[in-house]
Amino acid sequence: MENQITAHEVAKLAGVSQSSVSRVFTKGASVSEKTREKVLKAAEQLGYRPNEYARSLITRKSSLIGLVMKSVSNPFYPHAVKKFTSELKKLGYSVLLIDTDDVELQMQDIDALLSYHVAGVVIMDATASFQTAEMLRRFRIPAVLFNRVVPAAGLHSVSCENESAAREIARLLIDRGCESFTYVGGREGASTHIERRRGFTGELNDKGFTCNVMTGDFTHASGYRAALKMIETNRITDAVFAANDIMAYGIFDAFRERGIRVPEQVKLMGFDDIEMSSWPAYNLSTFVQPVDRMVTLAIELLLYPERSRKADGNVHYLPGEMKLRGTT
Amino acid sequence: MENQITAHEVAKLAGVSQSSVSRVFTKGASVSEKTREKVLKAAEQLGYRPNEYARSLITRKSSLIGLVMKSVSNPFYPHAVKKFTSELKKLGYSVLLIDTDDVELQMQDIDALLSYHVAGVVIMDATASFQTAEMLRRFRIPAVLFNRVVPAAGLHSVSCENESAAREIARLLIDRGCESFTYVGGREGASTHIERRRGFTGELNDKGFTCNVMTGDFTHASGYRAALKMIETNRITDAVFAANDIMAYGIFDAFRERGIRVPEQVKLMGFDDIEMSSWPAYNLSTFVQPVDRMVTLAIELLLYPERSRKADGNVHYLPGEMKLRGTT
DNA sequence: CTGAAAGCGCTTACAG
DNA sequence: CTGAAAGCGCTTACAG
Repeated sequence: MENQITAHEVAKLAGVSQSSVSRVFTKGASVSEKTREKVLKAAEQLGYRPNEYARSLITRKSSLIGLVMKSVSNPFYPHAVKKFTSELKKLGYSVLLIDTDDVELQMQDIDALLSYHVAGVVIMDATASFQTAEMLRRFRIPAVLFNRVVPAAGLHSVSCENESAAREIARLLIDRGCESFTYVGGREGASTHIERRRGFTGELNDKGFTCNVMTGDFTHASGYRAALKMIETNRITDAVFAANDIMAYGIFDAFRERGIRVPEQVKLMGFDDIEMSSWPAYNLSTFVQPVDRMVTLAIELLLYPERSRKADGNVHYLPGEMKLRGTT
Repeated sequence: MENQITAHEVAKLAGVSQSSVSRVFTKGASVSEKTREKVLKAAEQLGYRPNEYARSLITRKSSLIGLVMKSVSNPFYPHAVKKFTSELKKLGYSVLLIDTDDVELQMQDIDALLSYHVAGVVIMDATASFQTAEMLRRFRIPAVLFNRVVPAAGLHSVSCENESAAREIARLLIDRGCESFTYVGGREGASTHIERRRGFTGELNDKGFTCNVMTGDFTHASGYRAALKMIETNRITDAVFAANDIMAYGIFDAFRERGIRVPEQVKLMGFDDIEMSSWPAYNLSTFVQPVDRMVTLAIELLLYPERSRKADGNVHYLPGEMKLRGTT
């Protein structure tokens, strides 16, 4: 940073004022074609790039968006992050990544977001949501929740249509002739889990069926444990719906080990459609989250909130679709 | 950013000069205990945070580290990223994430790195390495390669001891009684692939064996295809070593579909030890990369290069260990 | 230890 | 369209 090329040096080489150099690099400013050419040539020659710190300081605008992630073990999130970074780049933003489990560092993470006065924050981590949301609001930094709903936060939030998706799944399993059902949920308090459970059990009840509800935490291990418990307590149902694909793999693995055949004895559905679900080891029937559209909408809500006043409340649900493979 | 609290306002409330406020927030500066208290109290009350843009501008030092990632489909990388972000946070740095496939955006990515004049860059993407490395050198931005070696780049680089690891794997398979061998490699040009192949085939040759070398690209699909080809061309060997875990899963899946039993008929080894390898569906024997130590060393090389002059050349190899599960 | 002042590299009214 | 100048919010010699 010591020997950085400044607009001044470009100006000197191009034989114009520093203001003119600046105008060439600020869109919307008017410069004559001749000046532009001279400046561009000099800039190219020197390898000039406007200093983003000076720019953000004077314009009082940040070109940084904070991405708060936590659960790296579910590929769903890294995949969404990739989509976020490339879409945001197209709009001229860079991404400040916040990605820690460490509770002690959480405060530091928020500090970073505030010190850079980021233009917006995408929160993909339910646990961070509440405290972080409070701070962001206090400092008037726009934020949006991704794949999470926290009603109290008063934030825009983008999710898949979890409830109707789960209803669709219930209907499919009924159509397949299933008569007894288990739902294996995710972490208590996670909105995705709550909505999926509500939809699944709701539809089953509407059709006159009951549902055995079990608790997991979105990990493979918790799915595995749930399945073992079904076996040990002799409550193996015709169908099992897991709140995400990863738990479904755990369930499948346990069944396979114990000789329970999927889909012949038990039909199994996951949720997310992450890459592995198409691998032959699982070949899992699941529900495809519309990740790309979720990302696009999240960005729109974050950066152009005025465009989206029409939504009822702040929660935006996007439709996905079932993807049936070998487990149903 | 319009209504940001500045040091001036804190100074006014605390009844001191703006310089004193600044001193309280710059470590190493001397302030009386009394002043510090007054300032801290006023700052707390107003929710003051030093503006990082102004700070970076005047100190000519960036607190940002660029993380260049590409392959999000291998969980190995997201996992390393998480470790990087938390370790860097402890040192007072934030992470600028660069994570795109889009070639058109690549130039923009580099621009971002340069505009923020980041304190350093970690490159985890082989294809970006060369062009990016050139630019970074030109602008004197320190960079380090992670899990990649690009000799020409003249950069520090941190990897697992791929070659000796592969030799160890060869010896294990020989000990298990295998007499014919296949290596399924990764993308041509990837140093990890090259080193692992060299070690594996080298050790086999030393012991009087040959090795069938096949080509993949680190994806599940390429492993799957390779295995099918082995079957179709009738070249099923006693042992198969895949350059990463994900390809090993693909190989396993193809074998399983075609009724070839692992490990009875074929012994299978992967590399990385990502989370899924411990799941029952694969229960894969593999080689554990020392990710945490690799990250720590990469950061040290990036930020304190003077401490590490002793290394021969710029390439740093760290030892890992075999993890034997059900496929050997 | 403390305050007044210079200056980091930009953008943007303001005159011309 | 263009240049001189002010100012964004800081840090840091420089005096005192």
